Amino acid sequence: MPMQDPCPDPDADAAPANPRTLDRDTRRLQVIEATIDCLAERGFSRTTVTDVARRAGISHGLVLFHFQSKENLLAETLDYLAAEYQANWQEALALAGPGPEDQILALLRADFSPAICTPARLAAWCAYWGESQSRPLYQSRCGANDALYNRTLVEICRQMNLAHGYDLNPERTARLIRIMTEGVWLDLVTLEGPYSVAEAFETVMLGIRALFPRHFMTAGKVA
Amino acid sequence: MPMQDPCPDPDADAAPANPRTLDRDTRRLQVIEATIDCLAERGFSRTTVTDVARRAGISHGLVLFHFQSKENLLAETLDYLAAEYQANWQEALALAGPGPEDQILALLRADFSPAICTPARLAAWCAYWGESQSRPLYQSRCGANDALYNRTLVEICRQMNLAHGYDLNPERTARLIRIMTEGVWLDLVTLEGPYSVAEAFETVMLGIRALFPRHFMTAGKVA
DNA sequence: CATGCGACTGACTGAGCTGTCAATCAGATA
DNA sequence: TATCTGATTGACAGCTCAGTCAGTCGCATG
Repeated sequence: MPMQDPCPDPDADAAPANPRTLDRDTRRLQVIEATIDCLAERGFSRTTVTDVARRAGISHGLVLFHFQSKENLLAETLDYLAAEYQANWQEALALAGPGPEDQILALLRADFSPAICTPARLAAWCAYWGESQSRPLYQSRCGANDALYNRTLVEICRQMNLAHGYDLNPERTARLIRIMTEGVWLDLVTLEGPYSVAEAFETVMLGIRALFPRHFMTAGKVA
Repeated sequence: MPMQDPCPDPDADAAPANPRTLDRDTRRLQVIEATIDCLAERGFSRTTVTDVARRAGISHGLVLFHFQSKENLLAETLDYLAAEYQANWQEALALAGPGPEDQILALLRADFSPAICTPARLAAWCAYWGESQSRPLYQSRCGANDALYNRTLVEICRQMNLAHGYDLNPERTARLIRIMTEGVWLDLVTLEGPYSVAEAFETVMLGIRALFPRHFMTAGKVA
């Protein structure tokens, strides 16, 4: 979403580069996006404040002026990613039909939507996962959101049982659905010759159709 | 396997600490195990050569004496993990029954066996995944082994179709099985209150039973 | 005993990184 | 124009870490 010219000057369209000074929130957003790109490209251990600053076209002092410390920059970037992810699936859920099968499909489509399922974003998530064990801070921030997603999904699976006569353990089924998505995401980042997002979505749909054999047969491609 | 007293002295059993000098291979193995523990505990970006050395009870100069560079130490540790993983599933496959359903179960059990599915090892894998995008070295080393595992699994899925009348896309099914395992592994590392390995195994088995509804109904717990 | 060899140590170096800070700059306001 | 505020820079301090190296130690062998 961000990153485009923040001061729409009708005359100077050929010079969209950074104005020397920018308002606080715009700059912060720009730095966070630069951080995501750095994490994706160089990994966690090689991302430096200077890298992020260079990518944002500003001095490294300014990054620390806005975020106080590297630690805090990384934490706020994680918060940004988590909030973006959560807003995305919650909006998709709100727009979905009333049946639990509609809601499952909406959640899955949301996970593979172009706004979320971007190489840079997947790789950034992966970078955080790789560090999470050693940093309770991140673990707890991610954990809270995961827990909400999970509770929602468990409830939907319960509804699938009630409404359509399935007999699946809701907790385990919800966990399976969630880890299928996480698994293909990891695959997309890790694999040498990664397959397409559409193929990743179809792989998860294979599992969904196997779990609920009387539904999802006509569920089309990813949004 | 490693880590125990390398010089079995019948008298001095109360002082199992490091002898001052150790033969090359024993010392290297000890350092690699220390590296795995460090990666698991502190993450990739915070693991230093001095950390590894301290954990192994030697000077950091000796670590570099045996491994030349930190880069190489991490690469060799990854090789060690990959070889261990591969040996584990290949041995399990060799001991499995002739039917493709036996082989799938053997592979899954191998992935959750106590030798492989250790908190430290899972976390170490996760640390490498988080860095992999930025390091073609690791990507290619992991990729080669993943490819072999995948080819094997695709063939087994093909056999399930032929022998038992299923009609599943073998590539996609194999990928789904693989990413289910990776997904629960990631979950075990990432989650705040992780569930048991047995529950992780059962979660994957739920997916397997859904894929192959006429098999695996009596498949018991993890080995 | 002497000699040689390989394992091992720890002080040192140089590079790179985070965080600080005084000075500068741009734009709004009076 | 003068002033004020907040964004921005870049030099600098302090520290951590990877890698080097001269020298020590323990053991085997002649």
